[in-house]
Amino acid sequence: MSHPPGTSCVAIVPLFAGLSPEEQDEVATYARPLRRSTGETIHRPGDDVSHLLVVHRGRVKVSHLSAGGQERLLRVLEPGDFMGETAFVTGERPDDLVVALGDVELCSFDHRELGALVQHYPDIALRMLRTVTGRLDEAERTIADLTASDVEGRLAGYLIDLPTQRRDGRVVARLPLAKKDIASLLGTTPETLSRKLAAFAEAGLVEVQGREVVILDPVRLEERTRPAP
Amino acid sequence: MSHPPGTSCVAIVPLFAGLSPEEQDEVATYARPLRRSTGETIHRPGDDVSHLLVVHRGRVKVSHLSAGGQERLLRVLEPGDFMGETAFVTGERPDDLVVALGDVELCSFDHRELGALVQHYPDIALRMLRTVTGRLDEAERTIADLTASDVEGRLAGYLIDLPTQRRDGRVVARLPLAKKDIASLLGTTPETLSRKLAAFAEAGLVEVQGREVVILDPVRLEERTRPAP
DNA sequence: GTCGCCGCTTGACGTGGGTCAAGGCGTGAG
DNA sequence: CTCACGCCTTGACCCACGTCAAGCGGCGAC
Repeated sequence: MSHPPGTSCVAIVPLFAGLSPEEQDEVATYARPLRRSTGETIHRPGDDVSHLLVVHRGRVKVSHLSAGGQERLLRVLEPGDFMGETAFVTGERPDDLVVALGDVELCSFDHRELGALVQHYPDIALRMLRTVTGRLDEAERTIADLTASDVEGRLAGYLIDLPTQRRDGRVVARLPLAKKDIASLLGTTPETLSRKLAAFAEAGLVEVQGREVVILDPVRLEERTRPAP
Repeated sequence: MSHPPGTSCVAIVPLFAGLSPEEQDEVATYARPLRRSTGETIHRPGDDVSHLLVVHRGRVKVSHLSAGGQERLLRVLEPGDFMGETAFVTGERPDDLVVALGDVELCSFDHRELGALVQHYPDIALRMLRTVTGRLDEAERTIADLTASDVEGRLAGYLIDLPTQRRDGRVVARLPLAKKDIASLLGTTPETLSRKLAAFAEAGLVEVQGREVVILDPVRLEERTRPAP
């Protein structure tokens, strides 16, 4: 009742996409807004969680802290994505670090209330299952990649999968993250990433200027994806 | 009606544990048995799948084939575990290789029929969500481990997590897989695994004889889990 | 404005572990 | 029984990449 129609988290979230507008309104009743600004941490390992968080505006990054204290970026959540499902579904405490990438608005759902909602609208569980399954597949591909390809291969794949746009007849992609974060995502270090990008540029595959990457030779880039036969 | 009571897949499977015995009987109606013997492949990348498979007896290994054609072991399924949920939930084709580790019995559920079941008993979806979420967490921990720890660290962790039993006052674990498979699971090669095990033995941490591993020094083994500070 | 911090790059170096190759051992087939 | 094949181990080699260190440019704080 207090949420302006159309701007609530609920409307845009795939999780609730199966519900009728009236049902969505009901769900919206349970949503509590949450706001964080650039660099603020939203969740820190060990915090116990009693809420499922849905990203409404902005992006957040989810990393895993390993025993050594170093950070490994796992994934970036965009509007419509959720997190904290582990705590909701099993009782487990997730040991992830979640940080706002920019100014962010989130919606928070209390576990108890969400539980009731799921009971009432089983479709929510199915949609949750769908996205978690997708994440699992992606994670398992990452695992395979980490042992099968070298850094060049993974970087090549990453660049190819980036959304691009044409400008003056050139195909240009914009890096969605700081290079150090991309390094972490690819399981390497900023130093190595820097070198590999330089090597690609040297070889005439790409052209890098800040966060803009011009894809010069998609074919040879694609070739680097697979190991030499 | 044709399944001997108590021996059907359905009874032992967590997926259906929330149902009443009568409901389980109904579910059992849809199950089709499937039998494979040692080394036979149950699913090969690219096969399209219209069934969810539940392991009833024996074990199967699930690997991911990378572009280079090499095999990376992802997980081992034991009785009660299921696979093929990706195809069921999203329409995607899983590119996994599934091979019987010994003689295996499986139960197969057609997607269409299973879909109807899930509609009728939403609890099934919730349980599926629960196990997929667990797998995701595990996969993400593996990802973090692959970049944070070295092979020794991962091996140490693997050995520690192994179920053990006491014999003559010694703590002994039995490797549940061929060493080459363990190597794949840990993201390394049989050669390196062999060397690392030898190194642990050398250091007096373990004693290896075939598939039996005597854990001599759990404390120092545990220490190797974390990187040197 | 100036300072300091942070992200990025480049260089030099050391090494973990992958690869190739060879030999031993156990097991199942014939 | 013998053979052959697959698993495991050990040795030698070498290269990709992580680490340490230094220098640079941009940006926000003050």
